Amino acid sequence: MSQELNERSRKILEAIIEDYIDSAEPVGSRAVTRRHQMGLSPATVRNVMADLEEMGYLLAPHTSAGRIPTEKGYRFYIDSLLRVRPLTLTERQRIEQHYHLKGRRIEDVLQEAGKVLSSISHYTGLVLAPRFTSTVFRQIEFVRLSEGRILVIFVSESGLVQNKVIETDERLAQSELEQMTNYLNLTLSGLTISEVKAKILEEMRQEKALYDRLLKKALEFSSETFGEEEGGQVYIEGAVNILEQPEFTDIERMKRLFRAFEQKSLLVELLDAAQKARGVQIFIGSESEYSEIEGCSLVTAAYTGRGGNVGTLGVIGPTRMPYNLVIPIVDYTARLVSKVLEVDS
Amino acid sequence: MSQELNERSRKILEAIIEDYIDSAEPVGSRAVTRRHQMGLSPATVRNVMADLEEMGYLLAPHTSAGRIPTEKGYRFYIDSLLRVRPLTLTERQRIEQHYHLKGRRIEDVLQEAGKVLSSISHYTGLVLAPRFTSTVFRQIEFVRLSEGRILVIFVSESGLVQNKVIETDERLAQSELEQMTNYLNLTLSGLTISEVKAKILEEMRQEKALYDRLLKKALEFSSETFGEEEGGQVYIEGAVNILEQPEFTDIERMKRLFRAFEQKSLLVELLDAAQKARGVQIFIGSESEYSEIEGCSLVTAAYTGRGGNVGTLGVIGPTRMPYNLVIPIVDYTARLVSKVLEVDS
DNA sequence: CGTTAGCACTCGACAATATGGAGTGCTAAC
DNA sequence: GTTAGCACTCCATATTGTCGAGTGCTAACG
Repeated sequence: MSQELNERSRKILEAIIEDYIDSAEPVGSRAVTRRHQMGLSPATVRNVMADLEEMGYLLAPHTSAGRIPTEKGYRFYIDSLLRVRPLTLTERQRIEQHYHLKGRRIEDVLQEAGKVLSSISHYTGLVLAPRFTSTVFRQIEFVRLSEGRILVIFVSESGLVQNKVIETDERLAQSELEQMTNYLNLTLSGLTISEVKAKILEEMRQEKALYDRLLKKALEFSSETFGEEEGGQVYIEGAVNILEQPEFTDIERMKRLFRAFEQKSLLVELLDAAQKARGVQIFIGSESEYSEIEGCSLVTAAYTGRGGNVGTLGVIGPTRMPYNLVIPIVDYTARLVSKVLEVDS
Repeated sequence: MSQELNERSRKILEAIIEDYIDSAEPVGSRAVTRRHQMGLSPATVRNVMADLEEMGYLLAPHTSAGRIPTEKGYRFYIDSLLRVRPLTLTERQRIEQHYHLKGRRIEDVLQEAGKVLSSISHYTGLVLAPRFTSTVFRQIEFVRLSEGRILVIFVSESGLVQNKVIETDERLAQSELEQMTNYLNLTLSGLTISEVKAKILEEMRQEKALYDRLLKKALEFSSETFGEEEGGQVYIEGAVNILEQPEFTDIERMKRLFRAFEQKSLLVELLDAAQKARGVQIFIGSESEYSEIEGCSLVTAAYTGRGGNVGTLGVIGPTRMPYNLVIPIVDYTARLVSKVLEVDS
């Protein structure tokens, strides 16, 4: 049964999937022969289609409708049939022009990337910001906010700024804070956050009977600052775009998806998983056990900073998606963002 | 024609509006007499309803349906009929419990406020963050990112952190940056941003033939930093909540609203306008000429910081909204946020 | 033996039609 | 001024019929 597909079946499967991507409607045998003249009669195509259905690549919504691809069908299409179309010059330019602005903060670059992805693909753009822990320490500042509340500002090598409020009983003058700042900046500069954590722990252990109150406090503070794992920040841009797709006339489905957007954690997980890989990756809806994004696909690519892959960006849309267009868009954007980040740091 | 409404008409109008808020369906004369026994027959109520329709408070979607309130009806209801129900103790506690966490950044407090607003009201929570310009300067820091790119970090009195990248041809050592920092922190501390701007301009003019290169550079930088008006940051929480409302089964309408959410500028405008007022304000949909939020209402209240009203928060939902519940929620949240911010600073 | 024409059949989409119920406005009586 | 009664309107819903697209099967064909 599950033998290889011969050339003809593959051609027909490809035709059906591409027609379906275009039209969002079940594709009949007739339509296949008409739009892609391949010297076959509808009847023959029907036979092949029946086989493809048997093998699980296609699915008929009801007896007398055409066929639509199953996820297995899409998967096969993506892995074996798809030929991506390289971007034209104007397309590349259209993407590029958004990155020429000077003096951009990283956050702005990432958000802009999301917007561009969404506006060019007509789906929803996703960008997972670099993990706090994967960045390199550059500078720390303490600002006394009020009695017992101190604002910690932390700048990474690449210019990401994080801040956090910590509380303390101790009364510290601004000048004392400055001393602490100097000490920490000297000690920690150039380390990754993971290394920073380790270093702090080590210092704290080593100097158990800490003679210097300020030093002790400084270590405590930074321990508190770097202790918690930040849940990755994710930019979701153009969420409404996706609603233009006919699959989202189903309101319930739409709500599920938007709940997932609002919660973010699911997307973070998916994007995080995709970060390890090289090149463009494609998740198909329920391959990922999350019912919220049923019927959707993610096309993602990691972008690089100083320390290899630091974040992920991509597009989410219906599984019925022109992958041959979206893939190069995502790919190119990832390269572009990588370039911008690398130049910056 | 447009004479005063007598007691009876007002009672009936109130009953209709409240029933409609409950049911989201046109209210008939029968229903009014049944649910609020007021010693009148349906026929009499019908007569009154006809009058109310004539006067523009009600509207019949079609010949043989009940009546629904017009915007004029809602407006009258809100201004003259509504009695808000004070929050119960448990409700207050339910709101409060989200603000007990220590060591919160302002951004977190505001976002949390939005979430609470949305989850308690079942609509969408909105919070307009304090305007950059309305905050008080506390501290500035420069961090050299790379050749010619400098990260400026600015902390307001209340602990808001903003950052920005500026570019320069000049090569500046970190030590020089520190000098600049000291100078600016000394000069500008305690001023509002508007005052900071003025001050910088003045200094620049006064010391036209600036002897000190660094000082000049410092002023230039801060001028660049504070020059641009930041578009107010707005938190939109629980946008999906609003979709549970029956008025948003209309997909087109929903899309319009979500586009407005995505764009934010419209909301910023509305919230900004509401910031001047004291107490709870209510905008009714098309009173505001923006078709995107047609059929929606905003219930807002300004919250205060050090300098009077610094931001606005509220709820957006369908005009058919239980104002008597939502108003105290918004009111109480605004007070709470104000308290948190004032304590902090 | 693979391919194709022909045909009966299935099913959804859509329009036309009927039915019921909720609610109204009007009129006449109280 | 209030109310019962009644004819009327209109929507919502279900029912039915029709049309077209598409299928699977079978038999014929090269």
